[in-house]
Amino acid sequence: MKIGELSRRTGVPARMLRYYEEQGLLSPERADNGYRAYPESTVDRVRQIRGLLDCGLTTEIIRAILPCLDQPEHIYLLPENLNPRTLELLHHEVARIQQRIDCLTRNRDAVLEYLAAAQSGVAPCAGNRRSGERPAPSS
Amino acid sequence: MKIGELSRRTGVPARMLRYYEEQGLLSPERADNGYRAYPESTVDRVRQIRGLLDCGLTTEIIRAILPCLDQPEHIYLLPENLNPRTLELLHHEVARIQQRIDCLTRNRDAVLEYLAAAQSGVAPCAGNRRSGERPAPSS
DNA sequence: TCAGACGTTCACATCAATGTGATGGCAACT
DNA sequence: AGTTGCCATCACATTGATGTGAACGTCTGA
Repeated sequence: MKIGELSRRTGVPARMLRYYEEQGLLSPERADNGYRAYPESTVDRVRQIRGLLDCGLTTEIIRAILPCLDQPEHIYLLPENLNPRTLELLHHEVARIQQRIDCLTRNRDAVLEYLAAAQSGVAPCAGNRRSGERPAPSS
Repeated sequence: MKIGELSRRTGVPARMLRYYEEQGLLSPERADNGYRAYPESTVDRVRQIRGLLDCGLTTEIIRAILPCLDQPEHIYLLPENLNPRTLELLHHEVARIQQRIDCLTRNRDAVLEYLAAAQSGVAPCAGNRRSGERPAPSS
């Protein structure tokens, strides 16, 4: 698949696909004429990348965790993905991802609570707010 | 509280506190000499902002959801926070936050699975991978 | 009163993720 | 052959969140 088709199928501008390659997130083969040649699986991989970017992860972090996510099974545990430094880094990233999840969850709930109150027409004033409920300390 | 103390107590550079103000996330009073004067509550508010920024939300989105999170209760449901456009926007933001949570959760689990396999020394090759398990379609 | 710490604004720099345009090669079709 | 469309690289612009420094006012303690 050439870059145009990949772009159409993923909705990601060709410019960005070249950028992801520059960042080490994609490694297409090259045809004789120099055109990039992507395998089918790249469609999923690009979606993966987009999802993570949209969550606020950087290309650097994504580069680190990609091997965990989309390698064909038989090269899952290549030695170079297994040294203690890398494992440490991945554990660390999992922790950071978890923090994001927690923060987002708290704030989602806070907004939902607000919306519920607004729609019920009942202002959540001091009187009907249970004591434990502080507005979602974020970090 | 002046900007220096707020900065020390939150760990956020004074430069950034001024920036958040420019973005409408903070609105300190001014003393006679022109110095910014923050109330105690700003410490929490700044932590809130930082948490959300670290989750990948923009100052624009944060500005939209802040009224839900940290207003003193008696001004919770001001009319200007209640028009249908705003409610719509908030519902939309909740949906987007949920998407992020889902994406991060899927990918966290995928990395964890990988780490578990790596540490047990068992490569998750085609044979021991249950059929439903695809590597976390992100978006 | 002077120094030094802290505050102000303004402006320019950086970094990552993108947009956009210039310039040119390759391919397919008329 | 010429046109059209896709591809290539290179380069500069932009946006959002930051860093950094200049130039200047304010407070405070020796």
